Amino acid sequence: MARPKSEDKRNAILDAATRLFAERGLTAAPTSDISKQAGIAEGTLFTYFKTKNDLINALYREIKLELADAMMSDFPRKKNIHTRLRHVWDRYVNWGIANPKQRKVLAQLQVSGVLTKESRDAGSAPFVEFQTMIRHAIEQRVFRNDLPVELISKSLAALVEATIDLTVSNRSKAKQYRDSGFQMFWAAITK
Amino acid sequence: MARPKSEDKRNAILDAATRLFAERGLTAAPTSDISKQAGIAEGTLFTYFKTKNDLINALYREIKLELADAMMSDFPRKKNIHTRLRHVWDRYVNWGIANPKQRKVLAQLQVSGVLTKESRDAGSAPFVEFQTMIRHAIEQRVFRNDLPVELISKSLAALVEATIDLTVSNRSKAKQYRDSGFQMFWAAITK
DNA sequence: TGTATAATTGAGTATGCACTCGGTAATAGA
DNA sequence: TCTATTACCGAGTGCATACTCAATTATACA
Repeated sequence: MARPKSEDKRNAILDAATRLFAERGLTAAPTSDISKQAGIAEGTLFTYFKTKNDLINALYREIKLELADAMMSDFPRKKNIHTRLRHVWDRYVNWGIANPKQRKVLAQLQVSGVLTKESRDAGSAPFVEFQTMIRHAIEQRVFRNDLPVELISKSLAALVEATIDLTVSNRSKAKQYRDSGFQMFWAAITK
Repeated sequence: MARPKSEDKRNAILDAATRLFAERGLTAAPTSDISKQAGIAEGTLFTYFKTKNDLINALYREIKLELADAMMSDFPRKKNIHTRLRHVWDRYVNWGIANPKQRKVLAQLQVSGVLTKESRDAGSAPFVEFQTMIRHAIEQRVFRNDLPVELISKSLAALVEATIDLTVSNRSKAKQYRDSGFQMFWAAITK
């Protein structure tokens, strides 16, 4: 029996933080501005997140979850590995193009040193199915069997990021970049 | 006729900044601490760099220059493209492993939004010879000719970074990762 | 409808930090 | 050696900002 917290307000805070972090950077975006953008009083922000650091860590998890959802929804579990990888590839690229702010914030968070180990772990949890898929593919000799799993998944992420960067600076070639990028990736990992 | 600035002090400031930025992040490293680490008074820092932002931009150029030096020294201009690329690859990977702090700082700077356009341009200037090499290779049909130059150079950087990350977390497999990484890259770009 | 509980507010506080400035020390050139 | 110039010093200043708190408001439940 009390007054409940509002999911809407929480989301408004996270949205405002995303916008401001993307535009100005983590530390140049004060909590006063975030609150203002979110349409709440500054004090209220601290009932939803104990500290600014908590807010940052929560935002990280949220964005990673969104990305995982985008990548894995409608995942064609029954199709062959090439189709499944291509699905993940396309979804990832499209998400990056459609969510430049989230992507920018993520890039900042990953190198900023403010994330707790718990957040990092929570952030990678939604991607276990993807990791498993790669492990199986290696065992079934679809891929070159001398490549470490981590190198493959890191390479996918690295090549996707390169592809998105390029696409953002030249939207008209989106399709070409997405195709070429995947072909490069596929050539890199198969025999 | 006056007292000259000391190159040593300037370097001491840049070194101290590198260490502190890598350990704590750009904004969590106050100028007071940087000065202390550099063995000078705080005021002196501001005779070498007008603002903290100037210091950050100067540091960015410095590190990029170091990296370019490492990559392009002893560059085998007369050898074939495979050998030249492999040279660049190995040098880049080795530099990253040997200079984790510089690498971490670079990663932060590139996404932080504090770099001026001039600094970005100055930072990429030392790499023109590398870009030219790739352009030539495409024209000579050594690579798949449907790949944009930028995708190739970005992919190299992306795969090197992935390779370094892995190596840092498992030093004993350094050689294997470096070889596998390059093989992936080569397979990705050639027909 | 009444009440206990918790959300909400925003002015206030304490801290930290980039940068300044008046005084001092060093050095290049005369 | 003298002097003009500039590096060097570090206490001080003003501003920005994360977080608090006392007063107020909303709401779940009896």
